[in-house]
Amino acid sequence: MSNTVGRPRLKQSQRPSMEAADEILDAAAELFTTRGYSATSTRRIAESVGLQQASIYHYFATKQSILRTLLLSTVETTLAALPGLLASEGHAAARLHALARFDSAQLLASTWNLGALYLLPEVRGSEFDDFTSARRDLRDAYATLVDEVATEEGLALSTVQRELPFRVVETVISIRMDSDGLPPTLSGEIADAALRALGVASDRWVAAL
Amino acid sequence: MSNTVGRPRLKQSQRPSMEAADEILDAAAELFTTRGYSATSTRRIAESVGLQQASIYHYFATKQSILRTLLLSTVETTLAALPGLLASEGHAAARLHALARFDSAQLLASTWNLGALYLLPEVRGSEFDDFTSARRDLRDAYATLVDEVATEEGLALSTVQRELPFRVVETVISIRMDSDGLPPTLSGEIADAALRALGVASDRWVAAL
DNA sequence: ATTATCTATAGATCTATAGATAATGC
DNA sequence: ATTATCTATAGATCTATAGATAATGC
Repeated sequence: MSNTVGRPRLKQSQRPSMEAADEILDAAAELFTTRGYSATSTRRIAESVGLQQASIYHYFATKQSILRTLLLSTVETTLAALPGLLASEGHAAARLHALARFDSAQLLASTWNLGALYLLPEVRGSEFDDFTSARRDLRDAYATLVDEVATEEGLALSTVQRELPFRVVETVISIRMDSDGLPPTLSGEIADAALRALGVASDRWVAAL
Repeated sequence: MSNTVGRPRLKQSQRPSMEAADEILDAAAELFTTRGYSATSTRRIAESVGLQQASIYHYFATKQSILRTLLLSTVETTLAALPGLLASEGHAAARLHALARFDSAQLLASTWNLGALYLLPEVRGSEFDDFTSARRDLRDAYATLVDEVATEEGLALSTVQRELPFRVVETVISIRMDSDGLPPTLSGEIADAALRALGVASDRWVAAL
């Protein structure tokens, strides 16, 4: 079979019109979110893209680095939008609502359910510390806003209640896991629910929309 | 080394005072919830119990059957309690609150965060269909109760809102994943939040406690 | 010379089976 | 005879590296 060696154009991409590295990321996103990280072999990813297993390593040094790239890409956008969202005028409730809305829209926007990557047990290992800390920053931003809301509204919140808005937004991940075909209004409803979890009435945020 | 073969009592259990099968389940529960299913080898489970890798197969035919056993054990209790919870008198809101409280208490009670097993991508495979359908039964019970509440309170709920109480209870899983040392009152607060997500005031359920 | 691909493979797993050994209980 | 354990191993992976080949761009 000496006539099938080495030509770049053998590939016959399954996911055309993308750079190879992006095709690999896209295939890995699908497989990692639906089958898991350890259960997905580099061979399976390559096959999905139309490459040989070893060719993956031209673009990524390790399998881990593929997952790391995907993880960081998901927090990037929201973390970049954060200063703007925190700076806005008016009620803290309106800012919290805006953050929850932006964040849940983000979780809904990706082709694959990338939020599900956060739930992969492998991600809790120290190899992904940079992602874990970026995500903790986001969680802290929620907590800070929640405290502002509590002060403004005169609420006494428990440790658990302080966590709830962030967790309610995360709910989008499991909702996506269990159903296909999502209502497009979801991010607004989730943001409402995130505030309702604190017992804050809607007239505190509707003005800001 | 012919003097170290075959004696039952070589084992030197790391988890004494349990039947071997239970020790295996306990070790697997810890490893599956913290490292994942595919990432956990039968060798690692055996080591954790103080057995040789192959000895696991005296108790479980396959690695999958270990996970299946764990999964079914988690829905069992709540599903058994369901008829009783649904039958009680009074407001539907009180029944929904009671279910949410029972369910979240269940998720909090286990030594290991067994709810995290639901989130393992491997569980979505058809090998675990019996578990998946048992869990859908639970989800349906929530949906039915939510509809009763909506009727009683005259609420018009969207598809997403109908899901929220169930999802808010699931929130316990990710809260447990991120923190050690949980407040014991959590299940009550979660149940409150599950109803608040629907916008139902507390005087609809406090009587039932 | 660099880039994108390929084939081949080393070395390290991993699951499950086969078959031996010893203790226990009839 | 049954139960609980062990050792050894088959066969199937899986990740990553080495080194070849061809196209592209200087």
